[in-house]
Amino acid sequence: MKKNISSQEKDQKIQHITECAEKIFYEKGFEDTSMDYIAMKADVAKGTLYLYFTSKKDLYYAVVLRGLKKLEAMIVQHTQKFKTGFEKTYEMARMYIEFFYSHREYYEFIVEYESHRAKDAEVNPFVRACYKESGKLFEILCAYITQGKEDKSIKESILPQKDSLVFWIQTVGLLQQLYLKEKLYKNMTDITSSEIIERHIEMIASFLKNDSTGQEG
Amino acid sequence: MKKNISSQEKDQKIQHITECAEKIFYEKGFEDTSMDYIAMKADVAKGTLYLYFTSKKDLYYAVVLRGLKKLEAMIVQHTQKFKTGFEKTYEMARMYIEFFYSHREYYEFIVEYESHRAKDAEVNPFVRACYKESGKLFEILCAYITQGKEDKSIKESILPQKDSLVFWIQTVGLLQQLYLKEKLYKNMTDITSSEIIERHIEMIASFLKNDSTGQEG
Amino acid sequence: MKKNISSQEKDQKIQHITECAEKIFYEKGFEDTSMDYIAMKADVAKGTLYLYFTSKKDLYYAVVLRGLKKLEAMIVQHTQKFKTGFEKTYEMARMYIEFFYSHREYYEFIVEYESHRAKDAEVNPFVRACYKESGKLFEILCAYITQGKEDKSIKESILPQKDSLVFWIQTVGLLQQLYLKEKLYKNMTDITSSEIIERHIEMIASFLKNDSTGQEG
Amino acid sequence: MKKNISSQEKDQKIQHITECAEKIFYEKGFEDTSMDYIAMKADVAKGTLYLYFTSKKDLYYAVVLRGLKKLEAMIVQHTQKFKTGFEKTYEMARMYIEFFYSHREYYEFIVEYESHRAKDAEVNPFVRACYKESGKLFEILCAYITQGKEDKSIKESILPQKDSLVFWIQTVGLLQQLYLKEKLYKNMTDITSSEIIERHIEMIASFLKNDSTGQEG
DNA sequence: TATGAATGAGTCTTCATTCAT
DNA sequence: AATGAATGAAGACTCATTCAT
Repeated sequence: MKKNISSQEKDQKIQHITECAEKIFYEKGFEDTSMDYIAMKADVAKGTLYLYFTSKKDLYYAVVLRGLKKLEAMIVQHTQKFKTGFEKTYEMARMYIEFFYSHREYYEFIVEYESHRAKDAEVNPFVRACYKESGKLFEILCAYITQGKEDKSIKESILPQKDSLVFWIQTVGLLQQLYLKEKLYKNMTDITSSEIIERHIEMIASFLKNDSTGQEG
Repeated sequence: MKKNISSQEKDQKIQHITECAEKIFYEKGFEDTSMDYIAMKADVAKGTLYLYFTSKKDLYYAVVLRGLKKLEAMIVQHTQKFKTGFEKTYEMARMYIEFFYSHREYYEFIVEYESHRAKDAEVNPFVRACYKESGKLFEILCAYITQGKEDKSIKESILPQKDSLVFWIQTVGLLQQLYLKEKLYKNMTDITSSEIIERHIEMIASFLKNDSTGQEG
Repeated sequence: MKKNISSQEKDQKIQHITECAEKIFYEKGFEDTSMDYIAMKADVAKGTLYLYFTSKKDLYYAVVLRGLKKLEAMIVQHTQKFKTGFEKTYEMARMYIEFFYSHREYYEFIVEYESHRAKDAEVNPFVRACYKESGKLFEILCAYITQGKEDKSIKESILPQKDSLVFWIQTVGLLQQLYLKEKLYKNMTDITSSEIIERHIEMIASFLKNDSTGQEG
Repeated sequence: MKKNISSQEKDQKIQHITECAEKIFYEKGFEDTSMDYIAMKADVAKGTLYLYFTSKKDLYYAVVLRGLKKLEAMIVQHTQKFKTGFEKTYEMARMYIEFFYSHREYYEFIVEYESHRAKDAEVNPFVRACYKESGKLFEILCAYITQGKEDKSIKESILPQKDSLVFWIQTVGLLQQLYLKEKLYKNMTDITSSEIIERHIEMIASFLKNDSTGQEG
């Protein structure tokens, strides 16, 4: 009868480390975070880190993946309360943004990890998982818009594939900007982040929404 | 009136170093660039670098600032060829995007330096100058939109301050996303960056453009 | 009389571990072999290794000892087929060399463990056993030469103690050299290891052999 | 007028570090020597080590090379005092052995560095230089034996290439054995290293020497 | 007996910064 | 003003050994 720490215990340990690492990476970014510090904060020896993660990058991507999964869960759960494609699309955007406010720490990763792109993408399983996760999110959005056209809540002229991608990128980019340059934008005007986001959503909604619903019927 | 290396000579030296550093930072990014290497490429001693820049970051921000200034020059020069506020606004967006394609190296900085934001912002004069430079650009956009409302090329309902900020951020964010996540987006669909940008500009234009020009007057 | 893992079972375990370790040490050398890897390959827990061996070095010397014992067995078995002291001596040399070709892995140890010499010699029982084992081998050689003088197959002028030691050391050294510096020697000339060994044996044989057997008496 | 520490000063520094490293490598061997310790003993910062040597191995091979060069110098200088090929050959062997006694520290390297062979051989300039240096030594020996055959001081039957290689390897191997296993051999008999060496040289000399000199003329 | 998770000292290496010249 | 040798703190990662179970 081996000692074999139960898979459960092991998962707890992994989660514990990931959580600690998350906070630190969030505060300091990848480069300015040392394995020593993570170990200290997680209250384990440095070697233990390497027991569960093969490298610093590995641990980092594990954290990113965790954020993406939480995001997906939130979105899926929330949007299923709504009916029309327009509503679902609209709520998904809201949700994504909501996530930005309530989990800024994940957003940090989602933003930053991209700079480690390319090279790692092919080899690291965590990176691959991250890409896959992002893909899922996009497919959901795309599906909602398609549905919206079918149920007439979204304009006929909208191109689901292309426009969902444009909205997606605009929104991600906008949030990233607000996140990164809060300070800069504060210096420019006295308009708040919330106002900017609202206006952004308004623009998208007005572009999507089918106002002539039922008229022709 | 002896050796007194003329202020001119000094400026030349600074410019020379900045140019060399720029190329290297572009290729390798901040973390992967060493002062040793910059010194070697600039053909000066490492100590000389510290004669003109107080730290590696200082030199980095000097490079960023240089990029921003070039960008501003390009935009100002180009937009003055156009008349209406709408055209100027539209061309400014085009110009910004054009810059993205023709000077990816500066864009790299504009994107990357943001990650060092905050902490340095208050203290480093170069960072302050960068912020100021960005502010200028925004003010130009804002002025164009205002002008557009006056000359009726832009809708009455547009809010110059707020909407220019939204467009600005959307555009910067979109480009940043395309830059950082090219690979990711390529995996998602087969729509090209150009197509995304075009659609983005279309959306903004359609939101801004006053189609009822003069009609009701 | 309960669990009492029989001494036999214990010995089997020790042997199993030693065998596994042997292969690995051979392939990778002492420094590049980790206890983790040995444990994995032996299919036991790392802790188990320390149950039977007090340290990595201990395990290493156990492996060396094993090699020496095999060598001794081979030599003893082979030489008893021959009669005269000269033949026995000659065959012992041949055997030692044969061992070198057919069990390079043991040779590796015999060579390498020497570098850890001295320090460990006094304390480690395995090291002591190794020394003792080597002593046995030498005594056998010495006895053969003595016998050779008695049976007139070996020259009268040979000094059994001293010359057996010289031959012994020459041969061990020669093989070690060939083993370590194959590459180097290959660069120097195009003479093969076999040729060198043959010539070496010829020299020794010519030095030992009594050609005037009984003739002049 | 640059500061440019004169090439001389630089060489002194390199020599100083090499000397310190030599002692330590000698005492502890490659693996058990740390760059930290070398730096401490050399009274420089660790970084300084890397200013002059690209890696630990590099420094190590630099030390080995130094030993080989000293050895060559000693041999060349000494043997030129002698006339016949036999004498030169004989004195070269003596000299090599003498070196063994007076510079045991170099011998350690000459012996040990072989274990790092192969892999580094192609890339590291120091390793290449070591190989080259060893080659020189062998060629000298070979030339002496050839000369000996010409001047009739060495037997006609000797094969310069092959036999010089055999002697060379025997001698190197013998010394290595004495060096490594002093302790072991001391346990076996009470014959001293000197006696063993003397007998070894006797054997070689008797094999080489042409006793029938001039007889037939 | 056997396990294997945990440890943490120790390794090589890098590089921004300083300072004597 | 310019140099570049010297520094040493900091980094990621390894692995023999221990010990609670």
